[in-house]
Amino acid sequence: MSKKVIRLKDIAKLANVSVGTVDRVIHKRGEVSEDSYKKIMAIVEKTGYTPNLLARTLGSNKVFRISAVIPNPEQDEYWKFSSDGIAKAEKDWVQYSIQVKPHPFDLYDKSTFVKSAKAAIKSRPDGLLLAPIFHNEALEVIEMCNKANIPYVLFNNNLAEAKPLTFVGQDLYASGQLGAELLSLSQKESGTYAILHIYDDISNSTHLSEKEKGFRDYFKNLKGAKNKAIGIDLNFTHKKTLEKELNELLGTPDLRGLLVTTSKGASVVSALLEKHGKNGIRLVAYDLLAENISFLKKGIIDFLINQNSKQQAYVGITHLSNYLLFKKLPPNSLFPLEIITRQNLNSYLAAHIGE
Amino acid sequence: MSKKVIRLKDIAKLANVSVGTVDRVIHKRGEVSEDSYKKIMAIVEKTGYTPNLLARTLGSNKVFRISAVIPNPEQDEYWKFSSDGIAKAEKDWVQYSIQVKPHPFDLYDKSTFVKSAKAAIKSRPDGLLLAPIFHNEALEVIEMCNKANIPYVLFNNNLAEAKPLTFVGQDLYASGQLGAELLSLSQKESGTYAILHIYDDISNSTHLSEKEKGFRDYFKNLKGAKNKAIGIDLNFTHKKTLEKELNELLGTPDLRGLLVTTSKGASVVSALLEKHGKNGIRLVAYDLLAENISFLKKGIIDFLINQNSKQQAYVGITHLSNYLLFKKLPPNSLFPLEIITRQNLNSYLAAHIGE
DNA sequence: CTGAAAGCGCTAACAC
DNA sequence: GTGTTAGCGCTTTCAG
Repeated sequence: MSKKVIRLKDIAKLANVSVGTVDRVIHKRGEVSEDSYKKIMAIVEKTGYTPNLLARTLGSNKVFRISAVIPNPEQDEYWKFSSDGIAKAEKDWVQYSIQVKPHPFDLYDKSTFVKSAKAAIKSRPDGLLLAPIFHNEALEVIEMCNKANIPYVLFNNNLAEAKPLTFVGQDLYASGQLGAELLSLSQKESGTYAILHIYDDISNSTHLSEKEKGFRDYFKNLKGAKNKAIGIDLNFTHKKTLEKELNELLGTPDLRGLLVTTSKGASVVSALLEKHGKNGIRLVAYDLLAENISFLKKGIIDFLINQNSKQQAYVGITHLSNYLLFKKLPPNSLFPLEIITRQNLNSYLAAHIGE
Repeated sequence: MSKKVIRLKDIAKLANVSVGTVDRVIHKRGEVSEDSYKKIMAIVEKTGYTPNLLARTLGSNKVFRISAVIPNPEQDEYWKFSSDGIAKAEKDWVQYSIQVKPHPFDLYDKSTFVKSAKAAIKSRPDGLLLAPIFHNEALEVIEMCNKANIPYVLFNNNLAEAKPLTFVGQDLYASGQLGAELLSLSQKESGTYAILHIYDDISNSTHLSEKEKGFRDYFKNLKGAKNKAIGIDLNFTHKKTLEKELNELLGTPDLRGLLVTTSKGASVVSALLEKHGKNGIRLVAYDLLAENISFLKKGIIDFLINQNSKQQAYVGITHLSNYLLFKKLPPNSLFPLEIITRQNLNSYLAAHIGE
């Protein structure tokens, strides 16, 4: 009845070898005869052996170092959450002798991204957590990881060209579809729906266009309605121009809804929409940022889609840790698309407190 | 740079005693002279000694046993998820010598609840995970835990009278409010909204009335609309009567929405509503059960509120394990109220696969 | 009361 | 190639 946990010693006995030999094959350190290797592996498989993590980390005095290349948390609330998630993960794993070192970069400056990543890689960490928000530069960095043989995990957005240990984040196409659904939900009449990308540097942000594809496809496939879906790219730097264009958009007679894909953009649009008057124009934005929450409470924003950047970062570190300690390949971690309204907002905020 | 971590051995040397003696005072096991005690305590304070938990659990060969008192997973898909969560948690913790023993009871029979709980307590576990779905009986059980000095964690629903290590679950009042919001969202005209409790034994289910309170308060506080909120308790055992009453309800001329609080009830109501014709009657139910998912996809159910019973159970065991191994008091774990629509459904299903 | 010593399961250095 | 063994930091006998 009491399932006996099997140990290295047990395997050794079963295979008629010493623990040293078993340890060698477990860690693929080589220097083992073909014969023993096979015999031991077979027993390991059959018994479903799992190493005792406590004993392992206690026995080996090795400490694993993980570098995290993420935007400067001071610059942006969204990335502050990521940073918190990393801190929390480190706290959880420090007892297993995992160290995490953040390498922040300037969210609006590609060159610092490359610089931070280079510094991170130069320190020869055992693993890397990377937010590849600059597409071309990220490809460079990944190439360097491959060369240096450093395993890495991507989070926030994926890179089709990369083959990371795993990707942690959301399906952005589905996210765009969800945004469209939330905008059109129970709308009695058809009309115009817009997806807005308001960014400093749009050229590199391929991940936003994934959302747009989902958004457009949703309306394309919507039966029995002739809606118009439009996508608009706006630049954040010229605030005057930005506001003018937005006000024009808000003037569209049959405008039904807006999906704002960037965090900074949401507050601008919200403020303008508030001034302009809701007039039944629905607004959907992303993430539980302070300003977004405030506009949600006021009823200017109707829904938020939560991307849970804190948890993403946390899971990223956890996967890396598990890989380093257990050599366990992490599963792909697609996150759910969380819908936030006024009524379930508090439940999410409370959940974050209890971690 | 590398702050030297101080060990038992270090303290022993500083105090001119043996590690055995230090260990005795650390654990207040007595049998130590006043003199040594003071000397050692002083050093412990001064150095800020923290025991190495890995070594601690490895050294003491103690096996911790946790009992889980939950409904029979065969009876109900919702509780099957809980059971899965417990299994997963056990798998994660077994290597740290944590054992979990389920004590299932009949979901529809209070007496078996008490019986299972008694058996669980009699086996003198080191901790207990309890789903207190029968109010009065649960109070009894908790009293027994207190007497036997067994720490316990509640999940699924809370008990105001209890003081568990922690509660893992959702705010049911907020849940009722959310249900109400989802039903009335964008409804152009006011009308009747009903919350339905379809259960075998309604008398004891105080947690359902929490939802109802939230539901009613939402409509009470809704400005500029004169809606009628009604609560209906129905018995599942007489299917004929049940269907008759439901059909009557569906005939209500200005019926706008239905919130079904129990999992079994949802499928009955959905089927009837499908036959009757949606006619703009909105339907909100709970949890990602197979039938609910199917009705959501068909558009009969508009929203599901996910309670994530698997994760609840998992977290419950994890908290208990952390407490037993590391003496870490768990935080209160309120879960977010997850909103599921057709568009984000897959993202939740996918997330569950990668766990 | 106190110290010595044998583990806990695993790692890694070192013989053979 | 393989076995042996000394730790990792703490717990827990067991003498004295």
